Amino acid sequence: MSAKILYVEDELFLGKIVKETLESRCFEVFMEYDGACVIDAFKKYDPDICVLDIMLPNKSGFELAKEIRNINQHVPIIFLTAKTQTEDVVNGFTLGGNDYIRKPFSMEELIVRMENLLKVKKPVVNGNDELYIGRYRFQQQRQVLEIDGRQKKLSYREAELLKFLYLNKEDIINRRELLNHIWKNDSFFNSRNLDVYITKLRGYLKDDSKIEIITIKGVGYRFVV
Amino acid sequence: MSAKILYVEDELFLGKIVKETLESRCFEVFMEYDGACVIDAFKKYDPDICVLDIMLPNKSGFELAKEIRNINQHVPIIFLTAKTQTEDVVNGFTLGGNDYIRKPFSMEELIVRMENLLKVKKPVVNGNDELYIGRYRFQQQRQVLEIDGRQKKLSYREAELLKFLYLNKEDIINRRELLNHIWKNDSFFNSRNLDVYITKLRGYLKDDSKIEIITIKGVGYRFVV
DNA sequence: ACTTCTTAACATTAATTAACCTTATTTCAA
DNA sequence: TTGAAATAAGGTTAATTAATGTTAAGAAGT
Repeated sequence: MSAKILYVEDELFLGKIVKETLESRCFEVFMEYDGACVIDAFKKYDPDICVLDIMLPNKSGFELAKEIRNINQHVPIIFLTAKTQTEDVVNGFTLGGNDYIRKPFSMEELIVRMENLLKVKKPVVNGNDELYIGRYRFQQQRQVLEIDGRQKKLSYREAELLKFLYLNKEDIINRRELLNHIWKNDSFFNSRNLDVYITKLRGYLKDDSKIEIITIKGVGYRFVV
Repeated sequence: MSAKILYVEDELFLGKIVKETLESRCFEVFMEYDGACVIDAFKKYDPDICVLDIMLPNKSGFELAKEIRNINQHVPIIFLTAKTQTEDVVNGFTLGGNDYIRKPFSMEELIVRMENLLKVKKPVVNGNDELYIGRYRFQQQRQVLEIDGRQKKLSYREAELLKFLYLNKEDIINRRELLNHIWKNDSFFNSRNLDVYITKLRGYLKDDSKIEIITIKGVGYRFVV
């Protein structure tokens, strides 16, 4: 599996155990102890899932979730907490969380809930190397896009962009999210860069009229097949 | 919302309360008391989500989940149980369950977890992507409005507005509500903006005289087809 | 030399704001 | 109670601004 996890926990001892257990199960764990630097860590590591303790110094897990959702709509978020109040659970989900686990929890339960969330997205890009996008065939490793026997070798960024669009097809994809995922930051120049790459992909994909990259001005794109 | 729920519970008293609460929140609840006839009920009601108690006479919730997954891969399944063993949770997810709630649970938590799963459910591909509005056909994902073979590609805001009007057709729709839904706030300028978009939509929709966007001055609009 | 990525310049389109016009509602004098 | 004037809400069209599309010219790395 080898998914990247951003794990934010201020109880050092607990954190260490959880981290080690997850690593022994082949997860790649990036741990933060303090709410303050989580957003930077998020941008840097671009995790596949976030596990947030709620009670943290400086910022609560809820605040973090809100900030993460500002730059990424899709990444699954799990809250961990000692609180048992229902309103907290409601709060967690309202803020765009995807699951909520009460402490003390068992590692097995955490893992199984993480895998449950990860598999929602993964099925397409994982496993087999080939993606069938409309009438096109795309070989992810070799970055080759193919239709009617004709082949086009894509560059790294072109390929990453195509994969990301396809992975989130039918959904609204924020420019922010896209920029942070592919360029690792969302500066103005990269933003214009993205426009250039979108044009390129549209060019490559124009032989199947069913495929469209729809612009949502001020927001992002929607990839439909 | 009005999602259809298949709820399987053998504790009659608890079941009654849960059913009533869900109904008061506008869910449509089909309840079964016994594992034996759940599959028939599933086929008959075609629910949007299943809530299964695990300890049931005749068949366990796990067995039911397995059988449901045989005929439907996507419908969300939530397990309810008094058991606290981790292995049960693992079991639940392994069998294709999507969430697992321990008894006693609060109704708020159940509802919020249900809503969470309902909204994930893929925004669909074909099928309900198309709206038939009078003589027009509207493809929601592609934002294409079509009549007599002629196509008009709508912008994001135009499309959102049309969808919202159609979704609430025959009803009075508050300007406020509309502004908050599409512009996320109801400032003065956005309010004038809405007027502009209404004019645009009226223009696009004028080829079917049955369709009208009726102004209710000081209140909002009513969309009739 | 070659490809990829970035930056720049100019073109296009969507979204917003402004200006002016029309219609409904209210107000107040006759 | 009626019915013009006043006012406010909305309609329409056009101008403006901001976002994105497109193409091509530089950088940068191999």
